[in-house]
Amino acid sequence: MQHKKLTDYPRPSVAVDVAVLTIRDDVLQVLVVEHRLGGLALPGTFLREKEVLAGAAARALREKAGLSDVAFTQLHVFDALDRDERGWVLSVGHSAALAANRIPADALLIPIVDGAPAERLLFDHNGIARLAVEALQSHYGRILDPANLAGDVITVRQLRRVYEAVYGRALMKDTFRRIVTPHLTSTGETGNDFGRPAELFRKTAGSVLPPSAWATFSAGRPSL
Amino acid sequence: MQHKKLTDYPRPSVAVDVAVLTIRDDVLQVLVVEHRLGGLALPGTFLREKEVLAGAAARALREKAGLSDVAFTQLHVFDALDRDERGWVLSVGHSAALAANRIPADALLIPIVDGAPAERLLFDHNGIARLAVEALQSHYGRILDPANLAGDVITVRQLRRVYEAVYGRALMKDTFRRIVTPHLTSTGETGNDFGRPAELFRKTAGSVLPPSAWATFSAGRPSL
DNA sequence: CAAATAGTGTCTTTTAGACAGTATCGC
DNA sequence: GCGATACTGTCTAAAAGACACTATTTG
Repeated sequence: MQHKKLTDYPRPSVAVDVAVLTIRDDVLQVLVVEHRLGGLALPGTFLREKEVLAGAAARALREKAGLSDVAFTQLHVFDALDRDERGWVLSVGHSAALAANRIPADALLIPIVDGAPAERLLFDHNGIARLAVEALQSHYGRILDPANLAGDVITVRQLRRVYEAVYGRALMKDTFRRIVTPHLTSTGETGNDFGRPAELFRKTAGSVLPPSAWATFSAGRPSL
Repeated sequence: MQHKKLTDYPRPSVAVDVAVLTIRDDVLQVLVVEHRLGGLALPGTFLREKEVLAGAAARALREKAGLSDVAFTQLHVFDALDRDERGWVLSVGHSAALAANRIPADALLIPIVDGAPAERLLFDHNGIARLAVEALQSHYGRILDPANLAGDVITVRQLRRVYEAVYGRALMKDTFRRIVTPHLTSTGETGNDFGRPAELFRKTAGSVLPPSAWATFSAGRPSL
């Protein structure tokens, strides 16, 4: 073969960074770690020999944040030549979402305000976190609580609070209930935060919401 | 610093592949090229020293398909270890959309059927093309003909045909007109294909469609 | 004239949005 | 009882879907 061999091509280092989103105090938050260069950053690592991106992402979360068994979505490759002063590094941004009870108590969480982290992170990690929030909103608009942020047995109110945190805006009580109830099955039990006890439901696994649901949740914001 | 240097990490080859979509004969099509390994593939190339992904994508289109001045969107990284038998290669899939008159006459086009190419492509390129179609649909649901597939001066019918090609389904005449007309300005002229001449319009640049528009266009298909 | 398409009007159905009213708890 | 929340029902307004009717061209 008269073509170059693969090894003749220059090859960049490839990093993986993961924006782990969760809900604490009814607010969407992103998990960050102290970076050895000083400052806050998303947990990340370099890709190892013949390692798959999802593997590297899982390893980064295990080593840097003490998390395991996390599901990811790949978001975007950040490839600015000057994004890392140490050299030519591509970073593949990932997104994950976990219920608060799966996050270690000592983890650093930065609140999401207006779709972006409230603090400055290193590198282009603010951008990765923003994309992660958009991806989460998009996912939640199509499937009912796909990351199970609300938990298994819930009231409609609890579920709505999760959606309000994800979309960063108040949702209407009645409309939300109408959208959601067809995908819930009552357990017969009732639970209670305050006031009249609410019916407890279990979500129908992987419920697909109508296309209008996303429009309703993100109304007033034609962007994304 | 007691850490490894960047060059100590193993590094994969990085390829870039681009799914160029266009509309020919009222059907969405994807541009492919003959691959030297035999078979059809998306135009692609390997990333060069300190080259940016968009640069490599532009170069691939120029060298392999004779296209220039094309706007891309990055889609996804394909990282299966066995996706290229020549070695460890990550491929960053990209998407672009161009009006038919910007595509060379001798280009190979494969029709898109049910959101995927009608023929088998090499590697995981069918998957890249599928993602490209989804991205195009999503983009067209938010902005009015953002890739200008319809052309500058158009009738409502021509614009609808473009949308029907993008979504692969018939759209309703009246509803489509209602969604679209607020974002069109009449040129005063009329043109005609057949029958009564239609009013010619110019699109308001970068018109943002209401969130419900996407729901309407993709009705009946809650997936994506 | 017929055939074909453009454009307008309107009716129905659906549904988001809003609100009122009743129910059931803790205190 | 009071405060708070859960649920149900209903009204309105807006928008999608559907259809009819008129208008204007080609052949």
